[in-house]
Amino acid sequence: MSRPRQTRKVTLRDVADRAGVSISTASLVFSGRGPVADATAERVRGAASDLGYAGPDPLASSLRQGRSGTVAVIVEDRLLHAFRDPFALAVLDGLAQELDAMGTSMLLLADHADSPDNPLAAHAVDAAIFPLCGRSDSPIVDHLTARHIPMVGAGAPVHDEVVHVVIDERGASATATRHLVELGHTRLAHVTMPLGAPRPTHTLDVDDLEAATYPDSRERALGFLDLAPHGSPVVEAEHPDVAEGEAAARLLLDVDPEHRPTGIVAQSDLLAAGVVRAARALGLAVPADVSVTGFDGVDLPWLDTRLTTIEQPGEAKGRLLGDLTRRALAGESPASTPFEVRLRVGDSTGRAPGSSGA
Amino acid sequence: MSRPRQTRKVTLRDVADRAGVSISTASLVFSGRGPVADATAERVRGAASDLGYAGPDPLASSLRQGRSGTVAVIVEDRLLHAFRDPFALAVLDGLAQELDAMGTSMLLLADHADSPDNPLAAHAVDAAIFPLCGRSDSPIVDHLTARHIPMVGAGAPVHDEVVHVVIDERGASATATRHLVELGHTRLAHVTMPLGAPRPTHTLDVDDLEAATYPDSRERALGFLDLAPHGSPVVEAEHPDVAEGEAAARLLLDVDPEHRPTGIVAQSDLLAAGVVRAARALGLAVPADVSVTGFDGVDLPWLDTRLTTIEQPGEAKGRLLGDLTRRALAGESPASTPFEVRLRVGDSTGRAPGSSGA
DNA sequence: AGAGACTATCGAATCGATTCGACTCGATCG
DNA sequence: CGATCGAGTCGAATCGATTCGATAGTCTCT
Repeated sequence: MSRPRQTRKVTLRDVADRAGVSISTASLVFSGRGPVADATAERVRGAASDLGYAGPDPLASSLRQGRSGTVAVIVEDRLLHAFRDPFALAVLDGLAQELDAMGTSMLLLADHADSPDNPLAAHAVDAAIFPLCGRSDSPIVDHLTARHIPMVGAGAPVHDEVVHVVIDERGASATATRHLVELGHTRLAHVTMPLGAPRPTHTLDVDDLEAATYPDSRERALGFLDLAPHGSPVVEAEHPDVAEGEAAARLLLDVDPEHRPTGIVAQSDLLAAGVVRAARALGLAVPADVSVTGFDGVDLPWLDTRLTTIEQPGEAKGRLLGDLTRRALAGESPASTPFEVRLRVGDSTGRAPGSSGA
Repeated sequence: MSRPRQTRKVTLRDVADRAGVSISTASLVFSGRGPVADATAERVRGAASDLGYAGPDPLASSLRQGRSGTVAVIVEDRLLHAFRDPFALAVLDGLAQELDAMGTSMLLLADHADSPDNPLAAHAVDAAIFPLCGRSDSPIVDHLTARHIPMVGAGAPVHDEVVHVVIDERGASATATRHLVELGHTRLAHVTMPLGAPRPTHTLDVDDLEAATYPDSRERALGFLDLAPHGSPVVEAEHPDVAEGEAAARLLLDVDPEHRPTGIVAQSDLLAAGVVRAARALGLAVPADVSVTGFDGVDLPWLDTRLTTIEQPGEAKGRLLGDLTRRALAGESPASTPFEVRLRVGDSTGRAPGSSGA
C-alpha cells in the first residue's frame, strides 16, 4: 500500500489546526507576507511536514490573488511544424528565459484553424503571446479582449489590443533583393513561406498576394517585388522547410538556362538551404551560377555554405516579447516596439554570371 | 479610451442578475450540465453577451472541480537544447496530439538543476510528464508525490511513483553493435550523449559510467560495451547535436589508420550525422572506410546518407506517454509499458574494409 | 383524483486559499 | 501612569465559480 488513498487532501486548515494557530497565521507562514513569531512559524512548518503538506494549493491561491502565473504561448498548427524551424526555437528560447526570470510559466496552446472550441476558455492565463508570425486574425483574440487579458505578438494577429514586436519585413526583403541587384543579377526569383493554408508548392500568381493571411510572408514578397524586375517568378512553398525549399527551387531552376534565374531570394534560411541543395543537385554552383539569400540568420551546421541572409536575432526577439509581456502584466501599456534586422553577406551570393565587376 | 478600465470584472453573478435567474441556473447554462428551459438559456446568453461576459472564470471553475485541465511537461535545461533534436520534437508532437484530444493543455516547465525553487509549487497541474530522458532523479518528484499528482516518464526520473514508457536501450544499442560485428568490423568505437552535466566532448574512462545521471545514455553505452571488443574507445559528446558529433568523430578518426575504428556506434542520429560529416571531411568514405550507426530514426533531409539506425517512432512514443497520462488521470493506475524499437539498415554501414563476404 | 416521475429553478455549502480590519499584549514615551 | 505604538494573531469576508438537495410546478398513468 504505497498510496494512502483514503486520506482526504491535506489543506492549510489541517496544518493550522495541528499547529494550534489560525488559518490566517498559517497562510502568512507560507507566503512570508506578514510578521510571524519564529517559534510559531517553526511549529507551522513542522505540522506541514508531519502531514505531508506541500504548500498552498496553487488554484486557490491563484483565484484569490487574481493571477495564475501563467501565460499562454499560442502557436498555430501542430507543434511539430511550429518548432521545426530553428528560428522559432530561438525565439521561444529567449521568451522562456525572460518569462522564467519573472517566475512565469508557458502554457503551450495550439490554435488549430479548424477546431470550433477555444482552448483558452478552459485555462487561466495572465497574458497571451503569439511568438511566431501566424494568421493575421484569430477568434482567440476576441475572447482574450473580452477577458481583458493583455496580448503580445510578433506581427500577427493584427489587432489593436495586441502589442507587437515590429519588424520591417518589407524593407528587409527589399534589402536582400537590392543586394542581388547590385551584384548585377537581372533574372531574379522569390520563394515565399506559406501565405495562408498550406497548398502544394507552386508558382504564385502575384495578384493572390492580396488574399494572403500571413502578413509577414506577404510583406516579404512585396519587398521582393518592389525591386525585382516586373514578372519575376514567385513560388509559394507548402511548408517553410528544407524539403519544400528544394521543391520550390526545382520549379525555378529546372528550366531553359536562358530563362533560369541567377538570383533567388528566399523568405527563410531553411528555404534558402533547400534552394542551395536543389541547385547543386541540378549541377549548378552556388554562388557561381545561382546566388541565394535567406532570412533569419540561423545556424545550420550541416550546410557547408554560409548563407547571405537577413540577420534577425531570434533569442533577442523572444526576450523582447517577454519584456513586453512583463510590462503589460505590470500594468503599463507598452507600445509596439520596432526590432532591427540587417543584411549579413555570406558565401551564397556573388556577382551575376557574365556580369563584370569587382 | 479603448479600455474601460473602471468596470469591475463581470462575473456569473452579474449575468445571472441581469437575466433574472439564480447563479446556479446561469452556471448550468454555461456548463450544459443540467436541464434549463430554452427561453431561460437564451436570456442568460443574451445577458452574457450584453455584459461582455466571456464565460466562467477558469480559475474558479478549476478550483471547484478540482482539476485544472493542464499537465506539466517537464524538460531539462533550456528549451532550445531540449527541442533541437527532431526526435524530441516528434515525441512532443505525439504527446500534444493525444493531450489535445483529451482537452488538456501543456504547461512547459524547465527544470534547471541549479534553481532552488520549484516552479511547480506555483502552478496547478493534473499530472506531470517527463517526455525526454533526463536526470535519473529530480527534487520535483518528491513535491509531486506529496501532492498525489500522477507522473509519467520516458525512462527518467527513476522513481516508484513514475509510470514509464520503457525502452530496452541496452539491448537496442547492443543490436546496433552486433550489426557492425556481423559485418566484420573489429575496431569499434562509441559516441555517447551527455551522461550528466555537460562536459566538453572527450574520451571517456569507462569506469565513469557508474556515475552517469542520465540512465538512457548509460544503458546505451553498456549495450555497446556488451559486444564491442574490450578497450574500444568511448567518447562523450558535450551536447547531442551535429556539431558535437563531428567533434567526437574527429577525436576517434583523426588517428593513425592502423588504429582507426572502422565502425562507430552513435547514440543518436544527430550525433551519427556529425560523425558522417566529420569522416567525409577527413577524406574517409561512408561506409567504405567507416560504418556509422545512429539511434532514433529521425528524418534528416539534409543528410545524403540514409543512416543505419535504431528506429524509435517518436510520435508513437509521445502518444503512448499521452495515453498513460490519460489513464492516470482517469483514476486507473497504469503500469509501465514497454515500447519496441528495431534496427533499420541504411546506407551508412557496410562490410569492414578488407573483410571478405557478401 | 392522487401517486409518481420528471422538469426547471433556486439557496446554500463548498473548493482552499489570501487579506483586511480588529484585537491583545508588552514595550516605549512624555 | 496613561497614551501610543508595533508585533503577533485571529475571525470573517472574499475570490468566482460548481453542485447537492429541496421545492414548486407539470405531465402521465391508473
